[in-house]
Amino acid sequence: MADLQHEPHDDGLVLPPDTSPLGPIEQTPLKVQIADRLRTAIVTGKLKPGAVLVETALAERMNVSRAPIREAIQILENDGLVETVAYKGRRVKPLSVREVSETYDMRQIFEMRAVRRIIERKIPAGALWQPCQDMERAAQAGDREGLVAADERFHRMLITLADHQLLLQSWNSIYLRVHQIMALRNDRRVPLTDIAANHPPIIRALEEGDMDRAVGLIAEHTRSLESFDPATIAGAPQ
Amino acid sequence: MADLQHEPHDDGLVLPPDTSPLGPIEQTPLKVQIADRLRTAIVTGKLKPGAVLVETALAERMNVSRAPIREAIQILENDGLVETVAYKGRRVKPLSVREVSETYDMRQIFEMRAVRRIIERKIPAGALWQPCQDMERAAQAGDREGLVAADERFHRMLITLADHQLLLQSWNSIYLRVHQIMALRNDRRVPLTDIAANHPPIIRALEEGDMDRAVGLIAEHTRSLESFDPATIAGAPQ
DNA sequence: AAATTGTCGGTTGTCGACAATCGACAAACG
DNA sequence: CGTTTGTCGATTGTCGACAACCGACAATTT
Repeated sequence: MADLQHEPHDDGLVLPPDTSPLGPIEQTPLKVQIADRLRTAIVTGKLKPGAVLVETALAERMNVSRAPIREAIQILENDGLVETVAYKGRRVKPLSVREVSETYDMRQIFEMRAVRRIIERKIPAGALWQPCQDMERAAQAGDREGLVAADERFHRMLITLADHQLLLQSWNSIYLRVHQIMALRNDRRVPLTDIAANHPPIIRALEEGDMDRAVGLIAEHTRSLESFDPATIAGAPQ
Repeated sequence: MADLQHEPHDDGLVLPPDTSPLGPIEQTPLKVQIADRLRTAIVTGKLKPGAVLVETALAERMNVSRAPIREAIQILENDGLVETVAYKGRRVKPLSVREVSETYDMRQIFEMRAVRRIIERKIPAGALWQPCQDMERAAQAGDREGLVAADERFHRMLITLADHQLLLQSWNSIYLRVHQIMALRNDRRVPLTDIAANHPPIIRALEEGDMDRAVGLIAEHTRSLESFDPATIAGAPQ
């Protein structure tokens, strides 16, 4: 497997800690805990695209057998974050320029549909003001992390309001990659206030039931973050 | 696990055969073969919603250990066809009316987006005529299965032309459930010719680059098959 | 030197056995 | 009789060991 990875960034890696509140009592299966930890490590950029996941190594580090590690990795494979080559190895799925673009495109599809449903069904959109205000506050405080978190709450709330389980599920899956992409390109150029300013008009259009304007605004907003530097997300080749 | 299933439709079940062409030579992992067979059984209705999947039983029937069975079932879980309750059991995911509706809604989202992309990028849509003609031939011959197969080829081709890997992947996942739903409600009422007649106008609109008409037609077409009888898809309660 | 073959380390695939957990029922107790 | 407790069967969760497979390199042959 040595030739799947090009730089042995194997050493300094610290996986997210097991943050169980009380310690010995654990009722969620190991595989789920492990999957959560690995997923967090991937979407936060601690495990970069191309990083190799060796079952035996992970098992030894986490003091468990290979079985739960295997299942955890397979869960991540379902999320599309990891790919497996039989008898060769497993690695964090490299991100191509195309995949990044397609990921944002899917996000746009989902959010546009959510907007359509909210207006069609006349669903009250007032719950969106809360994360929107959080964003403004974070923007003024220069709290980039807080802003990103509030932004995600806004978009998740948007999808949730649409009351469409499959849509929410698909959006969640896509948003994992959005997370990962944002973590990899540490892009500090986009002004905070610009992002925050996009949301209030969307809410207003939703509340006024103006379908065309709402859909146009969300389409524009979800397209605005597509640009990125390919070099920052380069994983292993091919 | 006896109380998750209400009728023991365990006996007469015959899983799809292992159709390896030459026999002894097998290079695809067992888990993949098993997953394929089980998936086929589910989407063709041989394994109905609510049917219980017991690892030991399947392992014994297929003459393998529990490990590949486990992984196969987990793959199906990723496809959304199976659900697992830890330490209790696994079963084919019951289909609610809501899920069926949402499934068709997702399909509509995806196909509408495909149509948009094809027109935006001026992609030639001539490849759609082939399955379309197949459908007409099958319709006139009264070959319902052939028509359904050609219909799927038409829609898959539509998505493929859009040249969007994530979209294709998501569509495939959703279409698994469409398959399953169609297999469960053996609805022979919809006239064959009606379905076949829908496609040519769509292709023409695509070739003429008429965005509004094409999107409207595909939206109407993908909505037309939503009605169904809840009783035919009832699985285990809750 | 070039091509073929053999061998080896590394990784996942598969296996059989045991532990953990849950639900239901029986048993004991008030 | 009602409630609690214990036990049991069923099922998945986890484990350690071995087999299958791939890639690369050395050994051998021509």
